Amino acid sequence: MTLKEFSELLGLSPTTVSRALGGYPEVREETRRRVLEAARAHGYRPNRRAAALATGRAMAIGHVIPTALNHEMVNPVFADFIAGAGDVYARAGYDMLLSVVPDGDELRAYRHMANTGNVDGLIVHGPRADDPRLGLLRATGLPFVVHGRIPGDDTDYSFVDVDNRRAFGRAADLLLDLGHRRIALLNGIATMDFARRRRDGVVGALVARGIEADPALISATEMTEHAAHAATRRMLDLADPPTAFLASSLIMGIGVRRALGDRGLTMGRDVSVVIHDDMLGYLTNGTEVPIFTATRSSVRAAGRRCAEILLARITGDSAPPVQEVWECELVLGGSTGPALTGA
Amino acid sequence: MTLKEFSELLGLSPTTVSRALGGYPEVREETRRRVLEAARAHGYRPNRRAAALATGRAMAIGHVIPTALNHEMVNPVFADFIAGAGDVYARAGYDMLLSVVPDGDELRAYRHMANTGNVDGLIVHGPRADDPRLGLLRATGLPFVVHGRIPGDDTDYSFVDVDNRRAFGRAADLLLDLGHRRIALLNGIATMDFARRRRDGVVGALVARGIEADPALISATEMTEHAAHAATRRMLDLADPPTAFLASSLIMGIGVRRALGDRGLTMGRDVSVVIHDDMLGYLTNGTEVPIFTATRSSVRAAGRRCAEILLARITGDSAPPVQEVWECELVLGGSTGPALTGA
DNA sequence: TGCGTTTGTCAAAGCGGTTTGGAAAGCACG
DNA sequence: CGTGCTTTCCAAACCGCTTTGACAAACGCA
Repeated sequence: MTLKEFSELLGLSPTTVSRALGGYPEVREETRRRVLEAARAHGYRPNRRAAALATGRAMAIGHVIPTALNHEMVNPVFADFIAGAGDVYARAGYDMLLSVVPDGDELRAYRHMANTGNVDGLIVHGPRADDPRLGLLRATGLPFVVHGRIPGDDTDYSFVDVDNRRAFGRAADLLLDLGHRRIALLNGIATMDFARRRRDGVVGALVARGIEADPALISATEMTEHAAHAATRRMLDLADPPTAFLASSLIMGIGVRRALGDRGLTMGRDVSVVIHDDMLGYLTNGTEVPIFTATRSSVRAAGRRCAEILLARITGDSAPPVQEVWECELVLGGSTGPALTGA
Repeated sequence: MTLKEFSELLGLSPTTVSRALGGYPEVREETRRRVLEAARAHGYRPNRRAAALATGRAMAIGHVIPTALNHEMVNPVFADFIAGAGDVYARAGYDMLLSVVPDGDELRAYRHMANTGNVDGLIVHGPRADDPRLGLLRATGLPFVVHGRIPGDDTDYSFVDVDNRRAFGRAADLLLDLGHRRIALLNGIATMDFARRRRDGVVGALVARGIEADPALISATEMTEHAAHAATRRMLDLADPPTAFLASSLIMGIGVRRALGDRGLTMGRDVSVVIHDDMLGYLTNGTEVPIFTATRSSVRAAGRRCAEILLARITGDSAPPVQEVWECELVLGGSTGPALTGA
């Protein structure tokens, strides 16, 4: 059913019908009611593509989500982030365009979205050191919001990030207060901005107490259960093994727990573990009592907020960029305890 | 840069340029080369919206992913499924349109996609008993492929499913062969088609050996770590607790393992556990030796296959529906062992 | 050389909406 | 009754591309 057909059906011109549906003031209230009713009755909905072409607005937001080149891994937090953002889009009548591409093709995907004009804005995921995407997007003029931050460039773009440095600094402080001195960090891949900040936070906390960070106790891997398990085993085999672990995600924490179990060690008694909890819907860190002591911040909420900011930038007039750094909560669970002095 | 501008730049008509780019045979080879080169040099890309409007093809596939009404949960397997499908789309030049909606608004989302014509086809996720979506989609005439099956209706639509019934039947058989008689099933929500089939598989295997399925040993919940943990604890508290658990996902298996740990029980020795492994990228079930004994089938591969079938149906002429039921692998890991007769 | 066929290119008509610039109708006023 | 304002609606242009039908140029053949 096209607008033309539909308007003929009503005995009105396409113009009037379009205006009635669009909420413009130039139509009589009664006419509008009649049109709206008929639209509902006949199931008429304007064709998005045509409307997009005519208005220049695509009514869609693009997300480019990279899959690691080798193991085809999709970061599990994307699912929750996207759920949050998608909810906001849906309410505002926007669609979400997803592009899943291998790491190397990312730029091409962004360029594609920018050129073909089927999105009004973009969310940038997983910023890295020397991220080339920012320059590209600035050049296109397309509005965008970054989830995270570009290292060394906090100037003129919008972002939502958690205070990773502070969160991991606090987590390390907690472990230090409990008497731990050999503290391991199971981090994400080193080039990722959040991983760098987390590392800085931990190293900073250690240094503040006059403890030198031991490179052997810092691993930077994919954030999988398996990688965490392997790293934990390796570190436990050291001559002077760590008494505490900081894991960059709940999934990594599970890997740590499994490795401890392999060795007959009990988490929270023999070895302490602190994780960062993204509050994923399907992997909650306990209900009343947290399983893991954790720094936490909802990635779904971040998705929602990024979407809001982006939509505001698209529709609103050129406001200054919005930059939010969220503080993490620090929750105490059963996975931490005082360092065993005898060990 | 529009086609008109671009063609003026070249001193050709829009028609010729369009044809040169589109690969039509009516242009001289030399002209085509010149056009392609200029397009690359000036970064010209046809506007998708306009092309879509003109051709009637949207060059996009829609996915509606529901979030549970209460706890806002996004099924983690979506991420991997979408990664697989997205890869196929990208290669074929299709975009992926995602709609994240609350369970109740699902139908509206499908109708929306069908009416506004910004997708050429749809993937249906998580079919349930009496699923109303099938009827709706049939009515719209939009091509679609179901991931899973609609209960009691295997007639005229395309789907890709794993043989859930057989997989869980085999898993139960394995446990029975090991001497287990009290076998628990931690299943997904009862209305989901896959959950029903899995249940049937387990119950069937038990009945075949003259064992009555104990309703107390079957739980049907969200497939979260937490739900599995809670259900396991509850069952372990029974007067006659299970000696083996069948869990519907790796994440649930982790919940079982944690509950066993709480009780000081060792998985594979005191209690056996078999899971279904979707082979998610970030949650591998061990590397060489599987952690859990598992039935397994890659959900990413399923995503890929669904996408292929859908694209074939969209572009190709009306072929008969493609219906694939995949056999699961059964891999033996460290989580299963003979039933302790003394217990 | 003349005529029918390709071959390469183009003008113009859509695709299904939105939006601009009027026009007709209705009303008040002198 | 003519004039000036609103209000309500409409015709037509436009968004950027694809595609049909036509046309000039080049070609083959008698």
